[in-house]
Amino acid sequence: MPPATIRSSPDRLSRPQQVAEAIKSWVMANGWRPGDRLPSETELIERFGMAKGTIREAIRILEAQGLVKSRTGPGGGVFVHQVSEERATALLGNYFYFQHLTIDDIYQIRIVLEPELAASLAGTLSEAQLAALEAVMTCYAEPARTVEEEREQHIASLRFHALLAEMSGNPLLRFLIRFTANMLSDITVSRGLYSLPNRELWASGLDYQARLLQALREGDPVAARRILHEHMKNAHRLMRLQETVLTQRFLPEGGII
Amino acid sequence: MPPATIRSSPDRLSRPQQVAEAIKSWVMANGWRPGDRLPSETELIERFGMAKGTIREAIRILEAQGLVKSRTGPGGGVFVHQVSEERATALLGNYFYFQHLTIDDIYQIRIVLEPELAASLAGTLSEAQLAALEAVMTCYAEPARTVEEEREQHIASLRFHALLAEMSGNPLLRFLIRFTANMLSDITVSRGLYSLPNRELWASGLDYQARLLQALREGDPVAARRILHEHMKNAHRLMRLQETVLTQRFLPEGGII
DNA sequence: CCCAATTTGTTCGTATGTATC
DNA sequence: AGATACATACGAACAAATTGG
Repeated sequence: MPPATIRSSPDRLSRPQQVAEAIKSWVMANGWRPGDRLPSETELIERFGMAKGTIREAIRILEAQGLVKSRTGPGGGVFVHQVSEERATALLGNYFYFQHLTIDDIYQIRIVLEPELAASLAGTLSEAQLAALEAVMTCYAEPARTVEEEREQHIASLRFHALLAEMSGNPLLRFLIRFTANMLSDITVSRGLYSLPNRELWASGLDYQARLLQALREGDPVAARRILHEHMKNAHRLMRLQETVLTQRFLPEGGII
Repeated sequence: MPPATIRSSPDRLSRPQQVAEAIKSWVMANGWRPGDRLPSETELIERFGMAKGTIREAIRILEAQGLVKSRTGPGGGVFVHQVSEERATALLGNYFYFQHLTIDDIYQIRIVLEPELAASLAGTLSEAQLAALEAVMTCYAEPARTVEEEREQHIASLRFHALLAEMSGNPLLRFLIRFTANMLSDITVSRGLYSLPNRELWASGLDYQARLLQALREGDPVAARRILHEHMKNAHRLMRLQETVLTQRFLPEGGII
């Protein structure tokens, strides 16, 4: 039951935007799932009575939102697509590009989310999952000797948190943990913060994660929460220290990205 | 320094997508701010050596992400635009449309974020801000007698939280609080949960918010955090109760949106 | 391997709408 | 009101990609 017509001009949406909205609500109303094929361009042209260019722009709008993907050739067409986490992260990142996020802002969130994640996972992980976490930890069993190693360890420690998040049954928590870690990574990389070898951060991080694993294995949510809370507070403190040192040395003024 | 050419075809991005990416990184590299004007369509056509349609699709992609807005007429053109919170909310909402978010998932986040917000605001609010919060509270000073009133109070109580979030200096916290409240609202509305008059939710909510205001005024972050934590736990409990009742009565199966 | 069919992708020319002066 | 400058929309043709014979 495709809509034959479109509201002419109640608001200030351009026609492609109207078409995109129409298609979107049409898909949602029919409960179409990822993989389902939308009508072909030609069909849409007939259905909406609009030019090819207009329809194509509408498709592009939906594609930019990550809601559809299109393929050429026979059996091709436009298909409903599940918005990927990467796409969602990028789109939300655009929003914060214009907001002046600070290290403090991000840690205020991490400092409550990460412990909550740890607590909710305590006692629920399989031995395979715990082993996977331990495997990541081996990446920074030794202190970094070069800037390159420091960088790799930084990435690995972020992967530890990402992996932990992956094990949560809560999609919202999963996304937020990974998103905040990503934002933090973007900021630190853009400011070159990770390039300062920080032995204390390495040592404390390793210790905290080892104790966390034990608490997770023993199924002690209270301990898991406390450990990750301390870990976050400490990481925050050390990063602020680095930030201060760095801004005092190099940067004329604070400024994100 | 506009890019004269574009990478021919390293990955599988369509040309409009490539152009959109090129324009985006070009804007970011030059540090252009909202309000700045991009080159006109004709200029972009010359610059990239592509047809009008291709350029237009690229602009649509950026527009869908909320990064630009275009106006017709003299002095018109395509302008850098700050991604609005509404747009960001909608785009992120698309992601969770495909994830099966439950009431529990959302409350697991709210139950840690809202208390954190309250604690960080304690003692920092002006008398005018406190008065604004009290003003919203008057909307549900009396128990609802009709379904319509129940609905209005539900909205008002969400506005209380949104207003509180607005007062935070942390853009990330602000967004997340409002986003989670929004998602919760979407789910409850789509399931008709708010339509069950719930006198206990009303009474406890009013009491909690009054005590919260007092703690905020007195600058007691510990009390503010504890109060909102209890409030969230209680709201969660009551909503789960409603959900159970409702699904047992009406719904054949669980299913979001 | 090539050829044909199908579907999206791209181009160009032209015309229309809209806001400013 | 008219001229100008800009985005917006249309239509027809052609190009590229993919699939199957």
